[in-house]
Amino acid sequence: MVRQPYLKKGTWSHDEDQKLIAYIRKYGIWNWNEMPKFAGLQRSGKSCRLRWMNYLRPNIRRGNFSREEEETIIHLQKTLGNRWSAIAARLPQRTDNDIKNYWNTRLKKRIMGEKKNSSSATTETKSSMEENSSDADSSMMVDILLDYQIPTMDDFPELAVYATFST
DNA sequence: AAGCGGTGCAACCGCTTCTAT
DNA sequence: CATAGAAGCGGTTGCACCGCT
Repeated sequence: MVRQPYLKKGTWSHDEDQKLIAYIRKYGIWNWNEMPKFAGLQRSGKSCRLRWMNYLRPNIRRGNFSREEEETIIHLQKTLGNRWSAIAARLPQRTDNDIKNYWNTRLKKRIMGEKKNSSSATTETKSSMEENSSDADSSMMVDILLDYQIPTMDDFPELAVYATFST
């Protein structure tokens, strides 16, 4: 039995963030399992990867989701299901974890509430709602989203320093 | 001011998929 | 083709924070 070295868990400190950023800037991403050792971090590769992908990576937008983003998430969740990474691929600068959290904590509740309301609503209200979100509209929306060109590093020249090791 | 409950988010866990040999 | 290791993914949990009483 090989004793596992002590691996820290829980919230990342500023110092750990800096170490990971500095290491990736210098050497890029080559092997998540080996990297933490060399970066001087007592973290699992998984933990480093998650931290980088969801928080430290450049081009990440955090906080308030716009109305458009909300609608996009709702539409895509409807058509793709809980495939958060696929949904995230259509929402530039948002991470799958962020989208998942946003869905679970806010949108799901809202959708549930709307469903309850619509099931008790008059048929008139229902039909007007259906006009607004017909299947045709939904599939058109999805087509548009699927055609969306995900920005590349070329779109962010000021971040060229990261270009050698993105994704 | 203190206690409490609800909320949101960061991070972990376990499983699946991908890739290299 | 089989296998092992790495990477990716989605569900879930734990905790910090905030507002209310």
